[in-house]
Amino acid sequence: MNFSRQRMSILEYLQNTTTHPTAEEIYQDLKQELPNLSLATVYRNCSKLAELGTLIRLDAGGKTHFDADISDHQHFVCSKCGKVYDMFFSLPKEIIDTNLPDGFEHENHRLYFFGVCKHCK
Amino acid sequence: MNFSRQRMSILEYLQNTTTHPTAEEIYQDLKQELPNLSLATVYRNCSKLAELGTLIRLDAGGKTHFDADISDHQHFVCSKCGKVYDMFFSLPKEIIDTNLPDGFEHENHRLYFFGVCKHCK
DNA sequence: ATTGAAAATGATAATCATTATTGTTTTACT
DNA sequence: AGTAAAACAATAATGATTATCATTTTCAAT
Repeated sequence: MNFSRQRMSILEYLQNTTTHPTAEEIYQDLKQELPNLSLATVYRNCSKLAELGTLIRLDAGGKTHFDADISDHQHFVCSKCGKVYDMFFSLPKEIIDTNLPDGFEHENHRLYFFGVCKHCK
Repeated sequence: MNFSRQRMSILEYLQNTTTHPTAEEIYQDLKQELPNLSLATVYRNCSKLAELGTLIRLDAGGKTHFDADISDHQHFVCSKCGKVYDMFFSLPKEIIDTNLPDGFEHENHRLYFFGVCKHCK
């Protein structure tokens, strides 16, 4: 895999934010430093980086959000403003072990909390 | 809210399955007993029933799946075949209470496990 | 530094799931 | 039976994402 300027910028952008942007948001922001960036390039790179495990893909609401923090943590999605917040804790391993059906192979998981965030109340 | 034949059929269909079908799947199956059912009707009714809390909406992969079991349970999504399985356990309340940020209001949550199911291994 | 093959890009068309529109039909009451 | 609200079918429109394709960039080997 080659590391183009665009791919680097997208990755750096995600590593320097905690807002879990969508492809469109990444595109809008990066267009300022890379004026002829294409939205398709953002989608392509985010998908590729997610495949490689460099990014996490969050399918909480309608749109896909991307997160460069690949540590085991969870998310809160505000049903008013749509913002996605980090929640830094892990699901206890025993909960997984105890409840995983026989013969099923667990790779990872996503836990989404829904509700109203502090700022929307 | 009126209870049309279509709405009843959709709800009954979901109550008699554990496969968490998508709107398209519901539509394909019900077309046999309701030959001129419209896909839009399936979407409209599933959305309405989800609003009312009669159904649960599952946004795991790309498409939305519907589940008429509204008890607190979790889901396993097979990354090979895409099937969605039930996992009947609750997230311990203390995990929520302990980790919910101050000022945030928790309404509900969804926990998705990803991996390979028994049949795809 | 130059080259050449593989990878990536920008622009845009295409796809796919979902939602909106519109004119007609059902439903639930009176 | 009559009526207004709700729901319907058919289909167009939308919005997010993916595919296509001709051109450009990257990078390792010369």
